[in-house]
Amino acid sequence: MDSKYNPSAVEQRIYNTWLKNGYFSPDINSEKEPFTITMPPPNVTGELHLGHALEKAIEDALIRWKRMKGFAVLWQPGSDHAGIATQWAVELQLAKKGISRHDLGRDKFLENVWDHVTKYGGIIHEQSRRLGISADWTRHLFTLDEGPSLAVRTTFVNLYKKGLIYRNERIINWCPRCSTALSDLEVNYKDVQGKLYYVKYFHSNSSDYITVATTRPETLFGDTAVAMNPSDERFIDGTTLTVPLCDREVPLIADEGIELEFGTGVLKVTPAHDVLDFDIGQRHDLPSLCVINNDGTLNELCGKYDGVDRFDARHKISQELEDLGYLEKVEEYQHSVGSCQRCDSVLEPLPSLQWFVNVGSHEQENSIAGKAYKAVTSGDISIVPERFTKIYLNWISSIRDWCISRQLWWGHRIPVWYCENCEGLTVVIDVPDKCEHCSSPSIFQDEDVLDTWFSSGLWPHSTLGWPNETKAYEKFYPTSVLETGYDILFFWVARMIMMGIENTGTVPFKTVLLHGLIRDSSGAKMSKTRGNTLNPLELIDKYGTDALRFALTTGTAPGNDLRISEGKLEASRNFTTKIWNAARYVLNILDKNNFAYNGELFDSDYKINVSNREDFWILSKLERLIIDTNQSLEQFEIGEAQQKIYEFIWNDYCDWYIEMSKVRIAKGDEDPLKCLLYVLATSLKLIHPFMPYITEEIWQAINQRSEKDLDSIMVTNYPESTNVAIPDSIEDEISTVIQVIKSVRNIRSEFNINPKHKIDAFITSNAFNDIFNDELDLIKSTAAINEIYFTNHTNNENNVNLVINGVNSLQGDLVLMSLPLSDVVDLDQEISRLTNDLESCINNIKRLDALVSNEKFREKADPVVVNNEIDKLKASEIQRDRLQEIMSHLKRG
RNA sequence: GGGUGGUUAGCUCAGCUGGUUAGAGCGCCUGUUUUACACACAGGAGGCCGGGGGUUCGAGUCCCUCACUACCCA
Repeated sequence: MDSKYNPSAVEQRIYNTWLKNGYFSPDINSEKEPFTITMPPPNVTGELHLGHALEKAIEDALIRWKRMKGFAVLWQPGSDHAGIATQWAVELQLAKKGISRHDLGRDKFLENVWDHVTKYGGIIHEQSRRLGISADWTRHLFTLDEGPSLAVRTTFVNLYKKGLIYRNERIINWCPRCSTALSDLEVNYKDVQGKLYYVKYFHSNSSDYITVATTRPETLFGDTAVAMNPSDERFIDGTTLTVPLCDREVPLIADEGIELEFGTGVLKVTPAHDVLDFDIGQRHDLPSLCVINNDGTLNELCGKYDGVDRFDARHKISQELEDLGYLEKVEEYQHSVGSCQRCDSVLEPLPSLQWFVNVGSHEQENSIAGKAYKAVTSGDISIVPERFTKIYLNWISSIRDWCISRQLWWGHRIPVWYCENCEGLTVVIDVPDKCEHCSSPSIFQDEDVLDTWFSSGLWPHSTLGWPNETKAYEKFYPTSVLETGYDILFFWVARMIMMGIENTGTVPFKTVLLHGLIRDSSGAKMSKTRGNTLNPLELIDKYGTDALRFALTTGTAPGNDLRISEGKLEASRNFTTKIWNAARYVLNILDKNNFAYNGELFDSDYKINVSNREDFWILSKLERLIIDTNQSLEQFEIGEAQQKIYEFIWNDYCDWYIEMSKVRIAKGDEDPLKCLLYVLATSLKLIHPFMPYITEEIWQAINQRSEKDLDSIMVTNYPESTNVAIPDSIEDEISTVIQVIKSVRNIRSEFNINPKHKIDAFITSNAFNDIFNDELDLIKSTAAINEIYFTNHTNNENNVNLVINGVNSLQGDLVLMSLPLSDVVDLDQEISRLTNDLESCINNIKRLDALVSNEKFREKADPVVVNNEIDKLKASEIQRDRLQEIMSHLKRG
């Protein structure tokens, strides 16, 4: 093995081997239980960012774990056409040449988009491969591919025939820049500092007036009423008022929706330009006058303001109102304004003819929303972390019909044909040649395309072949886990649940696993405009893929945001180096001893046979690690699983077991060799789902030495509890030995003893003497001790004396230790040191005594806890007695 | 306005159903080139677990309340 692990030299080679061997594709015909994850399809022309890296690291960990556990695993990748984003990117390019999409026409423009997609498409997936992820690339699909497109058309036609898709005029969110309708979700609301204009509306037949407060005076040309709350004392039924600047007479009406406290308590009603006003208009049968064009300018109903931009017009109209004495006052006013998520333009609520999905209400059992609601409340789908369940249910219960038409060209064109000769609509899956109703050949297709999320909503079943009955669909649907960021819970996850159930009758997945957002080291969101983004590919070059993946997913809890810093990446890189060096040492020492690599050592059901306490100890720790890791992973606690493996490998295996084995090997004992290798191999398997490359590279180094071909680590079995019989007392025994070693090291450091200078030690302990005798060489070598004598020497005034309270003091027998350090210690100093020890011991006794002598504690607490505390008290009391005894000897001496 | 998180060591965060004297990484201090590893080893310092109240034998953990902070929805 090379002396340094060089990720860039091995990653590509390993990935190609995996690909070549087809390890990423499941056997559809196998009897194995399926495990499926649908990969969130990234924007086809996007680039890989850390959010993707996080998502893929989590999913690949689950995928590799389940694959090693023997499931038929499918990780289904794909790409999304990303309607607005992609179209806009191409429009921007064209705009640089001074061309608009309308100049080109639909067909020519779409050619341009396809060129763009062919050129830049799929970059993310190319980049993703560097993350080492084991998705089944042979099944990759694009939302505009034939299969998914058929699923989209089929769904539209089915829903239309069921009466769940309809076309209607409604107030929608219109983006004047993008020239399209947006769904409620594509709107960002921001608090902006605006103005509240107080405008006088005079009575038609008198000089009295009512003052109306409005943030948008430019819409007054579209006013068709003035409204008050019915309980308002100023309300007189039958009053008519004159709209300033346009001499229109409108009625004063009473409506419950008007807030008495807001502004003047009087609202001008503009049904065509406000959602609330639209509702009032419906209730009172008011006419709706649209006074703003799609490009955000005022129209011919606004007289001399015809063609003026809405914001210019606001300024000019308020000026004119003031000049003519209609403006009472203007106040500063902070309010929330909707803007386009994509281009940030202020949106214009406009009445428009659009297609909607009738999702119904969550209270209706058979509505789309109702079924999506029940899927989660019934537990068919569970959301991790659980708190998002409430957020999901809240959203579903306030959902409104979903506007699915977009005035774009890039996307799935709505499968509706209008007839020039009759009113009938032809809604069919395949392109028709005549009207379904009058058979006229003069038909034309709806100009619009569907919301991108409409097709992504079908993704878990459309990628598996639906509406066709395929083997893949049969085997892998419903999928197992849907893993994604919590920011698209509504956009995407909720829609998949709704559409999945509607189309297939079953939930699309059983578990929704949500991860958080990645922030920079100061907690700010990463964004290109902020310039604080980290490029995953550069990080891979610098630290290696495994380190990046580990840094992103360790020590984090599901759904929590996480900060990423160079420090964290360095720590992870250091861990990969640690693993590498440990493996290098182990293989090297095995080579030196001509160790015969026996193939069965790596079998999943291999039962290792050991007899030494130290070997038992590391196997016992390993056994617990295996159980804990699997348990954490079952609960999707992958951060916790990794943390435990990290601690085991670094602290237990490297810091202690390898060091222990060196002592024995130096004596010619070959027993630890097998155990070193077994624990290394098992640890590699345990951490492989998180660090796929380095584990494979080391595995292949083992494979070279093995008589049997071990294949790839990714197709080995994930470690399970082995049931090797390990004596119960082992961990306590070694813990006590470790404590003795640590105590000596502590004293050596405290008294600045040169590391090379070996000292003697006196140790006594009835219960542990045999154990110390067994571990004599270990203690001597790791604590730099020359000779150990099993006699009590604690009454020697030239010594440093210790009373060590071992982990398991059931026998009440503590370890007495005495280190002859006459050069550096004097009697007064030793007495004061022991006094400190005694003091903390006595404090501990006080605390324990209070607890144990509490009757209620003895009655109510778990007996195991009570006994534990009693034992600790006893041990501390003996420790106190011994310390006092030593001190009295020293003082007398 | 409604909702959901967060507030634990100097920094970034774990801490699952309440039960040792609250943990990790980084940083800091001291020592060490001990033949796997200085991206390391050994030792150490550092915390009224945001404030207040409550439940309990026992609270970082459960309940109430306040403060600050982030996000989501309207």
